[in-house]
Amino acid sequence: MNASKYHHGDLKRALLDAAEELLEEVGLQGFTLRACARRAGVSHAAPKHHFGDARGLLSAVAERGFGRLADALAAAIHPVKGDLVAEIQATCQSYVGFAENHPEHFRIMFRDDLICIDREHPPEPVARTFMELTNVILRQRGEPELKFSPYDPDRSDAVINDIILGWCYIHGYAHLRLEGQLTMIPENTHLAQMNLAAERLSNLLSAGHNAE
Amino acid sequence: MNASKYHHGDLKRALLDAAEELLEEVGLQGFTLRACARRAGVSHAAPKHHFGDARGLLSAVAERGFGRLADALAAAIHPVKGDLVAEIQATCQSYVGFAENHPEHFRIMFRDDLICIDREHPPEPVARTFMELTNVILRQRGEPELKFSPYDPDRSDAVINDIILGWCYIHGYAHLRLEGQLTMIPENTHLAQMNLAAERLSNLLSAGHNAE
DNA sequence: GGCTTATCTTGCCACTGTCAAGATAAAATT
DNA sequence: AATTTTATCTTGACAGTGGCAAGATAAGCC
Repeated sequence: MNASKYHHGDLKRALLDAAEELLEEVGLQGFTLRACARRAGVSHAAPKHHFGDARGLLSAVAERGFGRLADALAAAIHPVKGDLVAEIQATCQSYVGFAENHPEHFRIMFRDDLICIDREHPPEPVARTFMELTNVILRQRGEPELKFSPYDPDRSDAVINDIILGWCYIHGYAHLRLEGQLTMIPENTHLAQMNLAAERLSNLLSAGHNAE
Repeated sequence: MNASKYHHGDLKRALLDAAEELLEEVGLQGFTLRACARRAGVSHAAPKHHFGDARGLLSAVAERGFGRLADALAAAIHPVKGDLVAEIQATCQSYVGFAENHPEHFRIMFRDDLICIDREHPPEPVARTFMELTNVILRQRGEPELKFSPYDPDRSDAVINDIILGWCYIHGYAHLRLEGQLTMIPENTHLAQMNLAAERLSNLLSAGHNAE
């Protein structure tokens, strides 16, 4: 709490907070280890003990981002659970909205050259994000959803193909839009277009499965 | 030609070549303006006159990348033109293959925070890339393809929705795969999965249009 | 108390992007 | 052909960076 203390007490969290603030204010370009340290009120070499190097700090930032994305997805899907079309639309809006509201965060999360994520044993927030996305697809197929561990090696090819179609479309939309490539979409029709595409996607994924 | 000349003669091209070589060898992290200048055999401030700053050089690199992507797409699509499913599959393979073979190039091309592209009047390579992608979709719909200028403000919402579905899926697949996120796909089934998804996409896009 | 360990600081190094000023050569003008 | 103008490249400097090594401080533990 006290800034005069030699030992900060919660420097790791303070550095992460500072990093996120900096990313929002000046972007990834202006983001530096030293600026993070300054903002947290410590010396320029203080981050080393907690994060090793810049890659370590950014990896931790990315992990936080995945946690927030997973939260946003869960919150958006929950109110419409059961309505297959609305679920995909909510997932799209949430995912794309996250990229729009936290562009720098989103960029870092998908920068394999910048950060370091253990793919064998992914951090909990990463696994949770993927679980939310997978469960949306599973419900489209009328299959029981997962409670944990979305990385099931025995998943059938058909399920994987549905996951690919769903996630890749959503991510592609979010990424291309974030990087300014979807200029052919008039801004006032953007939401309608996204919802329409989501509906078509839902129809494709649920075809033949929800014959109840 | 002669390294002893004060005036290089073709420094702009030489710097771009050096930049691409550096990106391949050391990646975006190790890439610096000064390293480019060293490799081109000129002083550290020489790039300024041709590209202004680092952003200018990277933008030129990205433009080159779009040119190569457009070439690759055209070359991949041409042999199978007319076969709707094969066209989408070839487009996928070409796009994803480009990201795999030129990862750093691909990353820079879709970094709106790093480069600077005039969206009102896109450079020829950018427009050409988008034209190749748009034409694939138009042929799926049984509509005449474009010869130039894919940025048509009078395009109908239905066409735009098809473009979105197609391009976003393809780009999402390429990007997520490049950034190591598609770990649920066993590597030996990757191509089959991509082709299957492409076939399903083709069926969706061409439904009701190719009733010949 | 004394010892160990975790945490943070200080000082340093090579390196970076950018700028300003100057040097050189090519092109344009007369 | 001589001179002026312009384009191109070099040199030198500056503040800022990441990372390392060594030291300072404090907390925990016996």
